[in-house]
Amino acid sequence: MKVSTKGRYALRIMLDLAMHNSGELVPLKDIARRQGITLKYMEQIISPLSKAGFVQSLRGSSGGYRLARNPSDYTVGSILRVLEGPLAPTACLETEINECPRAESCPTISFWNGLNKVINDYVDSVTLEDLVNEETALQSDYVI
Amino acid sequence: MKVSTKGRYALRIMLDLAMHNSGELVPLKDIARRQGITLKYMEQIISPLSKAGFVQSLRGSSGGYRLARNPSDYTVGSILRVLEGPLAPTACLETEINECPRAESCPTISFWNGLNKVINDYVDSVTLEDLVNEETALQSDYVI
DNA sequence: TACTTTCCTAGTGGTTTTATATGATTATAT
DNA sequence: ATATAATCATATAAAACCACTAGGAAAGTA
Repeated sequence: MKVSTKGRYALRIMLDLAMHNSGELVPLKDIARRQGITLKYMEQIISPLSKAGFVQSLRGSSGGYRLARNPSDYTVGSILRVLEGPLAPTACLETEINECPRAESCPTISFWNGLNKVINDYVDSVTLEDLVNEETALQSDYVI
Repeated sequence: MKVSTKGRYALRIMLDLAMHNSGELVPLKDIARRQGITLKYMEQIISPLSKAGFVQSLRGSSGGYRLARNPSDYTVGSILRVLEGPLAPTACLETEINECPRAESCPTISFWNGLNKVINDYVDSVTLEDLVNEETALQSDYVI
């Protein structure tokens, strides 16, 4: 029942971009330095986010990444799903293909359905903007 | 973010015992047959449940297992945790040893804490008795 | 004793995770 | 044009984890 590092790092990358959301492009090298993750590993993580249209990119000198939308338009769940796939606690809930042949008579499936719902409802109730506000508060606490 | 087969099978074993909760000992062989899981694999799953005091056992002919308490006294969460360990979505929430050095300044930890809470609150809100009632209802539906 | 059932330990093939490394491609600045 | 700086694509690999399989010891019953 663990979220993988890819999912966690994706969230940190997106939050880093949200904290530097001036419209300027942010080179991945800078994010890597701030977050303490190697550039090469980050490339693997941001690539699916780029393909999913979550970030805009520009190559070349003074290139980099920036958010494609407002921080409030990203739920944490939507970010995690790009890297993790469905956040379902069992495979039988993921797709119809994976559906268990005994689903109709399964006495535990409604339990798993309920768990699936509370997980997804929660991760979709928090946006990147919420995390930005939290980080801003943390930083001002630090100054005090 | 998946619950392993051990956790899912543990739940099915406990539910099977709850459905046959007459006080009689139930041989694992019978559960294995009903659930379509090999005996040898089930032994590995019920062993931690036995050591945790969740089931009582007796060896030898006409031996077997039975629940140690009433079905209403087991939350699904308590059963899953025996096989899965803590149901925390990140390692840093599991133990103080795993705590991240940057926990104090981490802008995502409160998000993960919230996810941890909704997961554990939910799994502890459902008991084995609830699943027994569900299965009984399913079976009577089937008869109709 | 013969049989049944739990209990204990070890091994194994496969997949996933978590990276690291190398290099190619593309775009910008000068 | 050239150098620079970034994205993009693959390949590799150690380590951990998963999902079993297997053999036999111990303990209880008939």
